[in-house]
Amino acid sequence: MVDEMSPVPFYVQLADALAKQIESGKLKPRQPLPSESTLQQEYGVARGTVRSAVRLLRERGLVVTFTGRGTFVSDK
Amino acid sequence: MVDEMSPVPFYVQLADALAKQIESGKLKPRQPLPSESTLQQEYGVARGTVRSAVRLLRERGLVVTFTGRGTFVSDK
DNA sequence: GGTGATTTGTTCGTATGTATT
DNA sequence: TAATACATACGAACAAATCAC
Repeated sequence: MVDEMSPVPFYVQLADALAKQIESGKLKPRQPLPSESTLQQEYGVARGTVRSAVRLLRERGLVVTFTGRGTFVSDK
Repeated sequence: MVDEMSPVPFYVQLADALAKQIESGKLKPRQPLPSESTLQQEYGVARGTVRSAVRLLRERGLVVTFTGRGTFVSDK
Protein backbone atom coordinates (compact mmCIF):
# COMPACT_ATOMS: atom_id res chain seq x y z
CA MET A 1 0.00 0.00 0.00
CA VAL A 2 0.86 3.63 -0.26
CA ASP A 3 1.30 6.14 2.55
CA GLU A 4 -1.59 8.59 2.36
CA MET A 5 0.05 10.91 4.88
CA SER A 6 3.37 11.21 3.10
CA PRO A 7 4.07 14.35 1.08
CA VAL A 8 5.71 12.11 -1.51
CA PRO A 9 3.41 11.54 -4.51
CA PHE A 10 1.92 8.05 -4.74
CA TYR A 11 3.58 7.34 -8.07
CA VAL A 12 6.99 8.19 -6.62
CA GLN A 13 6.37 6.02 -3.58
CA LEU A 14 5.37 3.16 -5.84
CA ALA A 15 8.37 3.63 -8.12
CA ASP A 16 10.66 3.62 -5.09
CA ALA A 17 9.07 0.46 -3.72
CA LEU A 18 9.54 -1.33 -7.04
CA ALA A 19 13.08 -0.02 -7.45
CA LYS A 20 13.90 -1.43 -4.04
CA GLN A 21 12.62 -4.86 -5.06
CA ILE A 22 14.77 -4.72 -8.16
CA GLU A 23 17.92 -3.59 -6.39
CA SER A 24 17.46 -6.15 -3.64
CA GLY A 25 17.21 -8.91 -6.23
CA LYS A 26 13.67 -9.78 -5.28
CA LEU A 27 12.84 -8.95 -8.88
CA LYS A 28 15.57 -10.33 -11.11
CA PRO A 29 16.73 -9.25 -14.60
CA ARG A 30 14.41 -10.41 -17.40
CA GLN A 31 11.71 -11.16 -14.85
CA PRO A 32 8.29 -9.51 -15.41
CA LEU A 33 6.86 -6.96 -13.03
CA PRO A 34 3.31 -7.58 -11.87
CA SER A 35 0.81 -6.30 -14.44
CA GLU A 36 -0.57 -2.79 -14.16
CA SER A 37 -3.89 -4.23 -13.04
CA THR A 38 -2.20 -6.28 -10.30
CA LEU A 39 -0.16 -3.32 -9.08
CA GLN A 40 -3.33 -1.22 -8.98
CA GLN A 41 -4.98 -3.68 -6.65
CA GLU A 42 -1.91 -4.42 -4.53
CA TYR A 43 -1.14 -0.77 -3.88
CA GLY A 44 -4.66 0.58 -3.95
CA VAL A 45 -4.01 3.21 -6.60
CA ALA A 46 -5.39 4.05 -10.03
CA ARG A 47 -3.95 2.74 -13.23
CA GLY A 48 -2.62 6.13 -14.24
CA THR A 49 -0.64 6.23 -11.02
CA VAL A 50 0.87 2.82 -11.75
CA ARG A 51 1.77 3.94 -15.24
CA SER A 52 3.46 7.07 -13.90
CA ALA A 53 5.54 4.93 -11.54
CA VAL A 54 6.60 2.52 -14.27
CA ARG A 55 7.45 5.45 -16.52
CA LEU A 56 9.90 6.64 -13.86
CA LEU A 57 11.53 3.21 -13.68
CA ARG A 58 11.81 3.19 -17.46
CA GLU A 59 13.44 6.62 -17.43
CA ARG A 60 15.93 5.33 -14.86
CA GLY A 61 16.69 2.37 -17.12
CA LEU A 62 15.55 -0.15 -14.53
CA VAL A 63 12.87 -1.75 -16.69
CA VAL A 64 11.75 -2.15 -20.29
CA THR A 65 8.14 -2.37 -21.45
CA PHE A 66 6.52 -4.16 -24.39
CA THR A 67 2.95 -3.60 -25.53
CA GLY A 68 0.77 -6.63 -24.98
CA ARG A 69 3.47 -8.46 -23.00
CA GLY A 70 4.43 -6.50 -19.93
CA THR A 71 7.27 -4.73 -18.18
CA PHE A 72 10.52 -6.56 -17.43
CA VAL A 73 13.54 -5.88 -15.24
CA SER A 74 16.43 -4.64 -17.39
CA ASP A 75 19.52 -6.70 -18.03
CA LYS A 76 22.57 -5.33 -16.30
CA MET B 1 4.94 27.99 -28.15
CA VAL B 2 3.29 30.53 -25.94
CA ASP B 3 4.41 34.09 -25.24
CA GLU B 4 5.40 34.37 -21.58
CA MET B 5 5.56 38.15 -21.81
CA SER B 6 2.12 38.65 -23.26
CA PRO B 7 -0.67 39.83 -20.96
CA VAL B 8 -2.97 37.38 -22.79
CA PRO B 9 -3.48 34.16 -20.78
CA PHE B 10 -1.80 31.07 -22.17
CA TYR B 11 -5.08 29.28 -22.77
CA VAL B 12 -6.42 32.20 -24.81
CA GLN B 13 -3.23 32.37 -26.86
CA LEU B 14 -3.51 28.65 -27.51
CA ALA B 15 -7.20 28.85 -28.42
CA ASP B 16 -6.45 31.68 -30.84
CA ALA B 17 -3.62 29.73 -32.43
CA LEU B 18 -5.85 26.70 -32.95
CA ALA B 19 -8.76 28.81 -34.18
CA LYS B 20 -6.44 30.33 -36.75
CA GLN B 21 -5.45 26.90 -38.00
CA ILE B 22 -9.11 25.95 -38.32
CA GLU B 23 -10.16 29.12 -40.10
CA SER B 24 -7.20 28.96 -42.45
CA GLY B 25 -8.15 25.42 -43.42
CA LYS B 26 -4.94 23.98 -42.06
CA LEU B 27 -7.22 21.93 -39.81
CA LYS B 28 -10.19 20.77 -41.84
CA PRO B 29 -13.73 19.78 -40.75
CA ARG B 30 -13.91 16.28 -39.20
CA GLN B 31 -10.15 16.28 -38.78
CA PRO B 32 -8.81 15.59 -35.27
CA LEU B 33 -6.93 18.18 -33.29
CA PRO B 34 -3.63 17.06 -31.78
CA SER B 35 -4.28 15.27 -28.50
CA GLU B 36 -4.21 17.16 -25.22
CA SER B 37 -0.91 15.50 -24.40
CA THR B 38 0.58 16.50 -27.76
CA LEU B 39 -0.60 20.09 -27.37
CA GLN B 40 0.90 20.16 -23.89
CA GLN B 41 4.29 19.23 -25.23
CA GLU B 42 4.12 21.35 -28.39
CA TYR B 43 3.14 24.51 -26.54
CA GLY B 44 4.94 23.81 -23.28
CA VAL B 45 1.90 24.23 -21.06
CA ALA B 46 0.01 22.10 -18.54
CA ARG B 47 -2.90 19.89 -19.43
CA GLY B 48 -5.38 22.13 -17.62
CA THR B 49 -4.29 24.99 -19.84
CA VAL B 50 -4.84 22.92 -22.98
CA ARG B 51 -8.28 21.90 -21.73
CA SER B 52 -9.22 25.52 -21.07
CA ALA B 53 -8.22 26.39 -24.61
CA VAL B 54 -10.21 23.54 -26.13
CA ARG B 55 -13.19 24.45 -23.95
CA LEU B 56 -13.15 27.90 -25.56
CA LEU B 57 -13.12 26.38 -29.03
CA ARG B 58 -16.04 24.13 -28.06
CA GLU B 59 -18.00 27.11 -26.74
CA ARG B 60 -17.40 28.84 -30.06
CA GLY B 61 -18.67 25.76 -31.87
CA LEU B 62 -15.39 25.26 -33.68
CA VAL B 63 -14.77 21.74 -32.38
CA VAL B 64 -16.53 18.77 -30.83
CA THR B 65 -14.98 16.39 -28.31
CA PHE B 66 -15.51 12.67 -27.63
CA THR B 67 -14.20 10.78 -24.62
CA GLY B 68 -11.47 8.31 -25.47
CA ARG B 69 -11.32 9.47 -29.09
CA GLY B 70 -10.35 13.07 -29.29
CA THR B 71 -11.43 16.53 -30.39
CA PHE B 72 -12.47 17.17 -33.98
CA VAL B 73 -13.04 20.22 -36.13
CA SER B 74 -16.78 20.86 -36.46
CA ASP B 75 -18.67 20.38 -39.70
CA LYS B 76 -19.83 23.65 -41.10
C1' DG C 1 -6.69 -20.56 -37.85
C1' DG C 2 -9.88 -18.14 -34.56
C1' DT C 3 -11.83 -16.37 -30.53
C1' DG C 4 -11.66 -14.35 -26.20
C1' DA C 5 -8.83 -12.76 -22.38
C1' DT C 6 -4.90 -10.19 -20.93
C1' DT C 7 -1.71 -6.30 -21.13
C1' DT C 8 0.00 -2.03 -22.45
C1' DG C 9 -1.05 2.48 -25.14
C1' DT C 10 -3.87 6.55 -25.79
C1' DT C 11 -7.55 9.66 -25.20
C1' DC C 12 -10.84 12.62 -22.68
C1' DG C 13 -13.61 13.66 -18.01
C1' DT C 14 -13.28 15.15 -13.35
C1' DA C 15 -11.62 16.57 -8.79
C1' DT C 16 -8.30 18.39 -5.50
C1' DG C 17 -4.33 21.01 -3.90
C1' DT C 18 -0.69 24.51 -4.39
C1' DA C 19 1.31 28.76 -5.98
C1' DT C 20 1.12 33.09 -8.19
C1' DT C 21 -0.87 37.31 -9.64
C1' DT D 1 -11.34 37.56 -3.99
C1' DA D 2 -10.86 35.79 -8.49
C1' DA D 3 -8.26 34.12 -12.41
C1' DT D 4 -4.43 31.72 -14.11
C1' DA D 5 -1.29 27.77 -14.21
C1' DC D 6 0.79 23.63 -12.61
C1' DA D 7 0.84 18.87 -10.44
C1' DT D 8 -1.36 14.95 -8.73
C1' DA D 9 -4.92 11.38 -8.78
C1' DC D 10 -9.09 9.26 -9.73
C1' DG D 11 -12.27 7.16 -13.60
C1' DA D 12 -13.87 5.86 -18.32
C1' DA D 13 -13.66 4.48 -23.12
C1' DC D 14 -11.33 2.77 -26.80
C1' DA D 15 -7.29 0.77 -29.52
C1' DA D 16 -3.28 -2.26 -30.44
C1' DA D 17 -0.43 -6.15 -29.36
C1' DT D 18 0.03 -10.44 -27.38
C1' DC D 19 -1.27 -14.69 -25.20
C1' DA D 20 -4.06 -18.87 -24.02
C1' DC D 21 -7.07 -22.16 -25.52
